[in-house]
Amino acid sequence: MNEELKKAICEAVKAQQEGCKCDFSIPEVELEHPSNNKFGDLSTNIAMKIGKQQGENPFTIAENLVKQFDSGLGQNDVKGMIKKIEAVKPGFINFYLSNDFFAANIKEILAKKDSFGKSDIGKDQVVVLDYSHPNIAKPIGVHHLITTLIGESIKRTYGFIGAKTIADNFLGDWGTQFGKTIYAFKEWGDRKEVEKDPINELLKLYVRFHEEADKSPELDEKGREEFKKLEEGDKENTELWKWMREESIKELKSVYKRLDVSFDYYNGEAFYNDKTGQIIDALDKKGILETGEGGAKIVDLEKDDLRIALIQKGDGATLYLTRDLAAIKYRTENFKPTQILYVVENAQGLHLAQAFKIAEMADLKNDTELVHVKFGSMRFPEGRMSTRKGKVVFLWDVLEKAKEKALKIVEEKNPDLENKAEVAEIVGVGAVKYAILSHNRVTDISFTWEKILSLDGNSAPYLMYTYARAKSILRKAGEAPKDFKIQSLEKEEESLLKKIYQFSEIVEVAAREYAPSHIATYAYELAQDFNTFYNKVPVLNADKDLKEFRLALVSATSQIIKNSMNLLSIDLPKKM
RNA sequence: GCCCUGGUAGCUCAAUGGAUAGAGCAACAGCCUUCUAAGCUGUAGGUUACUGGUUCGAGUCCAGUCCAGGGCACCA
Repeated sequence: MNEELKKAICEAVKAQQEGCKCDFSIPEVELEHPSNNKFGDLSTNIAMKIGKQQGENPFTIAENLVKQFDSGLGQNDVKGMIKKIEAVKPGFINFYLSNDFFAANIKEILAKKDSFGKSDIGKDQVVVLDYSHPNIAKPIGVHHLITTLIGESIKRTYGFIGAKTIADNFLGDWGTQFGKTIYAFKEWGDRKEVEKDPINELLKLYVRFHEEADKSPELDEKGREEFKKLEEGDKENTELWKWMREESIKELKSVYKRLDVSFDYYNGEAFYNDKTGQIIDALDKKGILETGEGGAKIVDLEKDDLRIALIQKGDGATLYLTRDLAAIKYRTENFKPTQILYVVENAQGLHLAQAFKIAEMADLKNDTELVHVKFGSMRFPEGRMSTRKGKVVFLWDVLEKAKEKALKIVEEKNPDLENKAEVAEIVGVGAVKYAILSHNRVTDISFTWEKILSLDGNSAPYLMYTYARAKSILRKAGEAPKDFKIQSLEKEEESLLKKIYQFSEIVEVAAREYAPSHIATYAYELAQDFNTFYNKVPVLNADKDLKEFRLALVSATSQIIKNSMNLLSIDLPKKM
């Protein structure tokens, strides 16, 4: 719709241009949805742009363009979709969509169902997504939800617009931390204890290591030594590491299953360990590798305001950055992506900027666009989370509590529901996911139990409830009629129609800005409009013609809520 | 010191440079003999941190100041 209208506006401007024989470049046509209904459904500021360029009164230009439209519109695709066009005060041109347009939109939704809103605007893109990337040998914390859920949602959204997506989980399965855990295990660990509850026991050891290291700093050196041995292929350490990794992945996969998140690859840091040598060679060949303090290998990026990047430690061990560079090279060569998206917290901005810069300097990335999709950190109101200090909330616990709380409410509100536990799982987990996904990605999230477990107001259960109400009407009505006519509209119906047709645009915006929160906000507004409609406008008791239209409207609304929630990977119960 | 993010109602947060800055929570007043009250309607709550600039138009862009969080060589 928007593209067609933009084209039509362009044509009108051209006609105008010829009419007055003036020569000016045509500015890009922008369309927006005015916040106030009295300014129509779509609005363009083109007349103000031209007015500025030509030094003419924008309102006059707008009026002329409207005349142009009234005479010339018939020739193109927009015919019938627009009910009214008007020029307004400073120079806006406002378009009012016709009931035929809305009706066609509803019919399309009912026909395409789950596929409605899909497009091919991303068909030329191959997008590698790097998200979740938890550390193994530690339980996954709530704060991992941000990267995990945003990544999953971006993946789904890009798939929806026709791009090829590759989800690659860059597990934190390599690095000095394993030296520390291995040291701690050898020193204080007990194999049988660990086998009973692997992740939690390993975490305890890791936390203890840091406690002891605070008292005797020489422990850090021990940790580094153990890691060095691991990197050199020491048999005992390799065996321990493999075991820790396996146990961790087992547990991780059960969390991902519960969250409905999936990956195409689990190429963790260890995967790139034998690929770091060629990176160091490549940097050396390019002449950008220098030797720094203590024999460490560095790349000096001071002139780009990116400090000094450490490529190899003084003892020869590699670093996260080196493995990240190896990953850029590997992914570029194997997946030939148009872009690699790193869903990584804000605090790693410098690290990634260094990686991107070096990849460019050393020709490791071809034409691939490297994007840091940054997000704010999750903090307690009183300060930051820290796994090593034991100041974390584990994700599994949050999901359990959410489910528990949801179950209590289900029992209270709807004691006759047959599958209460199942619904409670959907409601609880969905609420947690929505709390993260509806939040603007860039700003910090302050963690409170109250907020993450919130089940009313702007929350997933609100959307689920709305969906369940709509489904309930449809069940009672039997099959939804395929044909209907729109005669006059109640204002609640109008608001709904106007919200519904914007779905595809929102998907595009969410994809372009890597921001699932736009979809969440949109779905919430849609649900609000539906609930208002639900309370004021009878459906099942309406006269036949009206009833058919309203059923179609209810059906379309529930479909759009479902499609939105699919993109957020949030499940919906049919009853609650 | 340098660099990166933020600062919007009491709290938590929305708002593709656009017209009267919106929700939720909390508070108050209403609405269940009609399709699920996990809902709906209404009231109250704002100098968008501050100062200047660009623009027909700024919460949004630019500069400076203040505040908060983060980063800056052997962690990831």
